[in-house]
Amino acid sequence: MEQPTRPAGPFASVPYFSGLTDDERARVAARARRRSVRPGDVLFVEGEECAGLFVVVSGLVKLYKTSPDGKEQVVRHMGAGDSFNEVPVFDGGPNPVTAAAVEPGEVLIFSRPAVLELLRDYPAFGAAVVQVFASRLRHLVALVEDLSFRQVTARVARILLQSLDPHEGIGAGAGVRARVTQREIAEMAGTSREVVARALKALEGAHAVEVRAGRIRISDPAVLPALS
Amino acid sequence: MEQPTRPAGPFASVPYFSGLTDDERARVAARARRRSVRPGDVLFVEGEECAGLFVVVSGLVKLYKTSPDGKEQVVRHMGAGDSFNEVPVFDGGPNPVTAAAVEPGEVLIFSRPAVLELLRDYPAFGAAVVQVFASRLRHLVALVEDLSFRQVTARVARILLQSLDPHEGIGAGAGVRARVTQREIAEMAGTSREVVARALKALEGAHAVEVRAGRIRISDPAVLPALS
DNA sequence: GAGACGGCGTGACGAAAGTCACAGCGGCGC
DNA sequence: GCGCCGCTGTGACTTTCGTCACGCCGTCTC
Repeated sequence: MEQPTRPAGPFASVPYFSGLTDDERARVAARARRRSVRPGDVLFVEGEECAGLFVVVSGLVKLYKTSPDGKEQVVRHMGAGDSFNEVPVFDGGPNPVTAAAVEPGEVLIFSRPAVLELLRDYPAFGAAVVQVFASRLRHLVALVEDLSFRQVTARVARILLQSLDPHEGIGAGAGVRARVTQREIAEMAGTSREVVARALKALEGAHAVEVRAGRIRISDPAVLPALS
Repeated sequence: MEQPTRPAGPFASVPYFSGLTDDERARVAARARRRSVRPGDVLFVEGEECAGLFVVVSGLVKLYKTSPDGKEQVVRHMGAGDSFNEVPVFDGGPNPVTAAAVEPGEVLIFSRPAVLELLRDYPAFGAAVVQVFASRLRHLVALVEDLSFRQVTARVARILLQSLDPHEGIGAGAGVRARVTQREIAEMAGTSREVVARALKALEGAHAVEVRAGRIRISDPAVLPALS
C-alpha cells in the first residue's frame, strides 16, 4: 500500500502541501492529530461545532447527510490524499455533513486554530483552498443535476462509472471497487436498496454490466455512458 | 431603490469590495464592463468558456442547469450586491451553469484576466472568495438535501419561506416577492408546474398560505416551517 | 455444524410525482 | 375592442419510486 515515490511524511500528495519542502511538511504535520479508523466509525456529525480539517492518509471516508427518518444521502467519498470539512474551518459554522469511515485507514486532523495558523504562515495555502472549493462546487452542482434530472437507473450507471477501480483501468471488463454493496450505491443514488437491485437488473438487460457473485463488471464501456 | 448610505460607485455593498477605499473601488470599477439586462436575457451558458465574474448591480438573475429534454433546475437566484460565476474564473474551466435575467437590471462583468489582476493587487480579495465559496457550498448541500429527502410540498414550502419579500418582514401576512409564478417555483423545486399548483393547494388546505389573485401570502408563519 | 447476520433477488402493492388535456382569466398590443 | 399569450386550476391517467414481505445464500462465530 505504501507508495514508494512518497518523499517524506504521509501527505506529500495532498494538494495543499505538495508545494512545500520536506522540512515545511514536517512542521505542518506536527500540528496534526492522527487517528486510525475502522469501518463504521463516525468522525464527526453534521450540525455540531467545527470538527477541524481532515486529511485522508489511507482508507475511504463517506460524507453524507441524514434525513429525519434515517435515510442517508452520500455527498461524496474521500480517499487517500483527499481533504474534507474545509467549509466550517473557514466560515466558523457547524459541520455541514456527517463523516464516517467506509474502509479502515488513517486520517490527520487539523484543529481550526491550527489551520488558521497554517493559512497565515503559508499564503499559498489560501489559493489551494480556492481551487479545492471550486472543484467541490462543480461536484455538488453535478449531484444536483443528477438528482433533479436523471432517474434512478441513470444515476446508478453514473455511480458505477465513477466507482471504477482505478487499478484496473477503463474499458471492457473493468471491475468496480472491491465489494460495493447495493446499500452503498443506494445511499449515493439517494434511493433504496431494492430499487438499486432493479436498476442493476435493467443495466444487465441492456448489456451494460454483468453482476456475478456480487461483483459488478462493466461489459461494454460504451453502453454505460449512453444510459447515464 | 438607491441606498442613501452607499458611499461611491455601484458596489460598495458587494462583499468583495466593501473593504476597499472609495478610491480603490473606483479603480476596480474601471476594469468592469457594464451591461443592462431585460427579463429572459441569457448572460452565459453552461459548458461554454468562462464568461467572467458577474456582479449584480440591480435586478434579479437566475442560475440554472438545463436537462437534455428542456427541464430547468434553478440552483440559485442572485440579487443586488451578489456576485456569481466565480468558479470558472478561478479554476479556468467552463461555466458550470447558465445565467439568465429574471427581472430587469444591470450587471458588472469582470473578465478572467481582470479578476486575476485584482487578486494580485488586493490580496484580501482571496479571503473574501473563500468565504463566498463556503457559503455556496452550504447552499448546495442544502439543495441536495432538499432534492433527496423532501417531497415536493415540503420543497415548495421552503422555497416560499426563502422568497419572502424582505421589505415586508417575516410574520403573518407577509407576501412573497411580487409575482412569483408557479413555473418559477417549479424550476426551483425541480418539478413541473402542475405539481406545484397541487402543492400550493395542499399548503392552503393546511392553512399555511393563502393564494389570492395569483399572489401568495403566508397566513401562519409557524405552520410553514413545520411542513418543510 | 448451528445459528446469527448481512447482502441479495423478487413479487406485490400503494404513494408520489410526472404527463396530457383543456378551460377560464387577465393583461397587453395592435 | 379583439385576439393572443401566458398564468392558473383541475381532472384523469401513467410511470416511477418507495415499501413491505419474503426466501436464499455465503460468511463468521461459537
